[in-house]
Amino acid sequence: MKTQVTIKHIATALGLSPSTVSRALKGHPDISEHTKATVRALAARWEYEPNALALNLRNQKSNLIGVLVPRIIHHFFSSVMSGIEEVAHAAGYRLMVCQSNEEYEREREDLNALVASRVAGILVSFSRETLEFEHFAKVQKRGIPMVFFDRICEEIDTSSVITDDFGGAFRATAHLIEQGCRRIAHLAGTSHLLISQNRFEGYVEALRQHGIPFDPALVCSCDGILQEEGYQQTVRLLAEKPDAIFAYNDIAALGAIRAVQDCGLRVPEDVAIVGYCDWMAATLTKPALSMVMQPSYEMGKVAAEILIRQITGEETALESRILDTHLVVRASSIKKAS
Amino acid sequence: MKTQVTIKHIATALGLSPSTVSRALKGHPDISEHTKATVRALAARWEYEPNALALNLRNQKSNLIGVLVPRIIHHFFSSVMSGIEEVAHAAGYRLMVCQSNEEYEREREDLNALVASRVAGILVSFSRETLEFEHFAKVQKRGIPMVFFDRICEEIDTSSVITDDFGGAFRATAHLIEQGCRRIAHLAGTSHLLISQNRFEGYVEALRQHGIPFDPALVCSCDGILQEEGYQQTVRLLAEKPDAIFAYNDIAALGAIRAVQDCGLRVPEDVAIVGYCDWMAATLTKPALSMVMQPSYEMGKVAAEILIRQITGEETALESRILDTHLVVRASSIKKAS
DNA sequence: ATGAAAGCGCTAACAT
DNA sequence: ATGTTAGCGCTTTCAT
Repeated sequence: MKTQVTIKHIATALGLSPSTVSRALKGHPDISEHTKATVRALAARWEYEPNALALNLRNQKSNLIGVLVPRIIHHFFSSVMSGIEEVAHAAGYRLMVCQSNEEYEREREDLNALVASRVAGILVSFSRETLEFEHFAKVQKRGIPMVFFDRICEEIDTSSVITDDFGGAFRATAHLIEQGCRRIAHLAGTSHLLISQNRFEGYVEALRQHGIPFDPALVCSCDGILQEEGYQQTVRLLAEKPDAIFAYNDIAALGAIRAVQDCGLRVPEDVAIVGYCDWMAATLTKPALSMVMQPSYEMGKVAAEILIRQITGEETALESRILDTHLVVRASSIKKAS
Repeated sequence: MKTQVTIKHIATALGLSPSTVSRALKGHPDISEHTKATVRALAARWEYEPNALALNLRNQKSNLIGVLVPRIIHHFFSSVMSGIEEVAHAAGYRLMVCQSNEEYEREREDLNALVASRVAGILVSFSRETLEFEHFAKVQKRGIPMVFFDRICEEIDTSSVITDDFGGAFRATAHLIEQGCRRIAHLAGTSHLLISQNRFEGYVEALRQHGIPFDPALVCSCDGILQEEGYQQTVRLLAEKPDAIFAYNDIAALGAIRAVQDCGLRVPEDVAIVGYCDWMAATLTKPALSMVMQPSYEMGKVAAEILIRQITGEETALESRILDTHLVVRASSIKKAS
């Protein structure tokens, strides 16, 4: 890297002091128009670019917002990030992005890196492996604003944005019941994640309200993140003769469709399926996948808005938002004309 | 944000000088074991976290790698980013991520922000609107290592990573010809992007080598990024009675499948389809989508490796890599048993 | 084995 | 209207 042009260089070249140059550059009223013009001209010619490092050091904070997600590659998280970037950009912040890879150790490491970089605030969706939240508590104690999204926990009190998991799961299940399904299986997520629990509970509650007994044999846990796992678990579940499957996320649902069809059964005639996602691809499967629509991009925007409000001090109390989900009914779950 | 613990605080508390604390913290051999232990103990207790801002300012560079993509939300780009993060993380770098939103102005803005943050290097896939590359040339003149991926251009000489677009398109088209198709349509991309051009040329060359006349009426440009556009264009193309469609990307291909089927035609019997992507969802469509497999995650890794080699000075010459693509044949393009 | 001093680039009191 | 000074947190010569 070549030597960068600094304010000092400009000052020396123009026979001015660094402070005058600094002021001229930002249009301070005290500086004469003539000086301003000269300084700006040279700055432009030399392609002077302010050093954010120095600026941030001086201001004791950076213009970076830290984003910590399990996996960038997951469509859900990249959608959220997209929403975050949109809002952050508009507010003059940039993103420092880390992925934990669903690993606890890496998450701690990444969190430290964000703190070391003195990010202005942090947006978090923690890893599947994370069972204790001391590292987050420490960040909070430092006074760094932090907002959890999607994956939240009860162990630590933070601002958060989630979707209405219970409600979404409830409506999905109720819908399947209305379609005449009685043996509704559930592909559940990692049990220690609150989102999985809430979705599971929404499922159970819908069964209860409709007087359908809950059968543990119809619930399978898909800890993983591979479609293959949803596929395998579905194959297993089919032994229990379900007439419907409610999957806790997109990947699992897609595995389920394939599995059902590969086993020679029809979707939705033999097994109706509803997923939980926000995915254009859901319209591409045959049959098209019914799903609880998760507003991921929206989630990113809301999370970033809350964070920025806390960074600017505009809001000091913790904020928790629950975004509405709605059920999108497509061919995969329609057994009767409504 | 509360006051952060600094080396100075620790020094004062321990009756030492800042330099001694600094050295103790990093295990300098001159420092006595006893002092090291004391310093480290207090640092740990006070949760001292080095200030990357100060460090970077001193070292004249940050540990950030800038990533500039058109849209984070696109699966292709988030896959690439995932690969980048993997390699960058292992080398001790973090990501500063910007999305241009396919806008030229925003790209310039973002590029400036990256320069201002003194990122150690930049990975770029430029926006669809970008027709001149002066802003990139300037960054290069500053001596900031830069690697272009996927979308490269001829106007400026940089390191780059692309896939073998010509070859991929050639093989896809040849495959369709081998399946007996003769009226092969092409959903092309924005014509000023080199990737689109190369894919188009691979398509044309395959036709030529097989003695099939090129028919301009069978080529449509999908400038956009919406499936809807691929859908609409396909509907139009169907008037020309094609027996196959080669789509320049995933989104367009998916739109094409839907369009063909909605028009009452069968895939692949009436119209065979091959896409260009790296997408798990391609296995979910009915029929499953044949495609030229683009190694996106791999692309991110390779691009990051090249960049880091240039950052560390291990390699000074520009490097250009062309990654192999291979054709994955699935049901959407099989007309005869092979 | 430890300390003092200077400087990375920038800005905001506080002069003048 | 402009300059001087000091300091953000850290490291690194150069002392001692």
